Amino acid sequence: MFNTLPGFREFYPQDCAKRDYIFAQWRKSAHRFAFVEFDPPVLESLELFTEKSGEEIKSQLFEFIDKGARAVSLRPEMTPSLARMVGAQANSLRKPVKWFCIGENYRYERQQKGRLRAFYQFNADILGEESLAADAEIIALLIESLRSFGLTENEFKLRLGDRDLWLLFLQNAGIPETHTTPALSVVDKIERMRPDAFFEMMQDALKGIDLDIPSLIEKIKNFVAIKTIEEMYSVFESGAFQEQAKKRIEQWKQLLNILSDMGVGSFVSPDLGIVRGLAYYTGFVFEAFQTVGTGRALAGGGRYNNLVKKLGYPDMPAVGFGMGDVTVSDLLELVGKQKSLDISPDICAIIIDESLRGEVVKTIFNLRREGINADYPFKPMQLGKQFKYADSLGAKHAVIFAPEEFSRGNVKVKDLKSGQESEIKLSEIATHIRG
RNA sequence: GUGGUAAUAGCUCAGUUGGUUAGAGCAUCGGAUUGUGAUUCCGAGGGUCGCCGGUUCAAGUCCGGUUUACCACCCCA
Repeated sequence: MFNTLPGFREFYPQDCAKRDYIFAQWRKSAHRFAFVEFDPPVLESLELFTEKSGEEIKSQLFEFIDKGARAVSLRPEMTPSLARMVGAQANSLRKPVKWFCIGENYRYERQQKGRLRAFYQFNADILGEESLAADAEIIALLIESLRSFGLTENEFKLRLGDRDLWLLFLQNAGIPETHTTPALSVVDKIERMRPDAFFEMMQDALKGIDLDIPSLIEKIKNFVAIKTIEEMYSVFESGAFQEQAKKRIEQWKQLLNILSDMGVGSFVSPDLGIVRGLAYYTGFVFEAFQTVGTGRALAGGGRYNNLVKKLGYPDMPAVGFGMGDVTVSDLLELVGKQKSLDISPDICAIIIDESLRGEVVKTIFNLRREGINADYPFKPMQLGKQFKYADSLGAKHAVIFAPEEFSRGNVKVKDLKSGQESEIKLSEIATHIRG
């Protein structure tokens, strides 16, 4: 006997129906926003991923040497492949590029609930557009796709942060550029660590700076806690970066205005505690959290204006997000909003007399060719059994083939939900069902 | 990669201080009802008790190892 490999999932039909419901909503939302779908290969050259994230990433990759002696890896994320595909045609693509992708990603990690070695992710990105309209469009798509599952402000929130403002703050405080990335990566972790660890780790990140570290850390702590535009202004009341900061905060106001015009403002809260751990983010960054249960992160993203160029392609501003299927599905289950894609047949035939079997098969196949989802029993069965079978399929109608009605060229069609039954012409089954 | 807990039928689980042939519900299949299901009743099949070894007259139960899952770290693109 064989088992699945650790962290890999297999989908029985019922699980598939749940998963495909999620995919269908994602796809629908993306199409509403006029994003087009792309799909890169599952297996890529190892270098594509180490180029973006460094050699250390290898320990978390499904990587190996293939039979042609190539160092390859299953994709842990979509962004490098996206950058390559867009980059390769950068000059001929209409801007802005609005692309999305739904695909399985692989990470060689010890799994936990909600974190497997194989997981699907919905990614959406806008490339070639610097304006705030692109940031707003991406944030709104993230929110609207969660809303399409019936989720509301009671169940999730989006926290909006800003690495640009952080950089101005850190520079204003006298922290040299070499120390900003380590400092931000400590800020990113603050909510995941024990309260007393922050001082220690930040001290470590700021090592070698000739400043009053304890008071600096105190200032950083206060900055992390900022949740309003007013507080942002008050931090930059003086200092060399005052003017730049003011400009940036004006952009905050604009972005929030656009989001409120889009009708998603109630989901968004400014929160400078959100910085995202990755060094390549360059501007607004955001994370969506469920506000029920464990408060887990559902999706995250932000602006990454330098990444495409870093990977060796033309300079292109970009903003995007990723959302996993496992966390979304767990949340839907938790709040009782999980659904399945409806794939149940429209009709199932009921054969009262076996002499009609040939006619039944003919009719069923005509209906299938007309776009009706139809099934029929393969062998003689008692009538009660046939109805049970039709019911267990979830068929919406039973089409009853009986000698008496059939001699008039008719069948009975029974609505299995209401129990209502009517006799109709053989040729009118499809129209009757489409109702 | 580190530590803790667990593993019994397809699924959810029971199984006493170690003691005859390991149980239930759901699901599946068959029948009661030869022109009507979702909501009836009866019956059947299905288990190397994760795997390997040890202790014992005797192991689902105790001990060691191993694999897998869950939880907490690490990490989180």
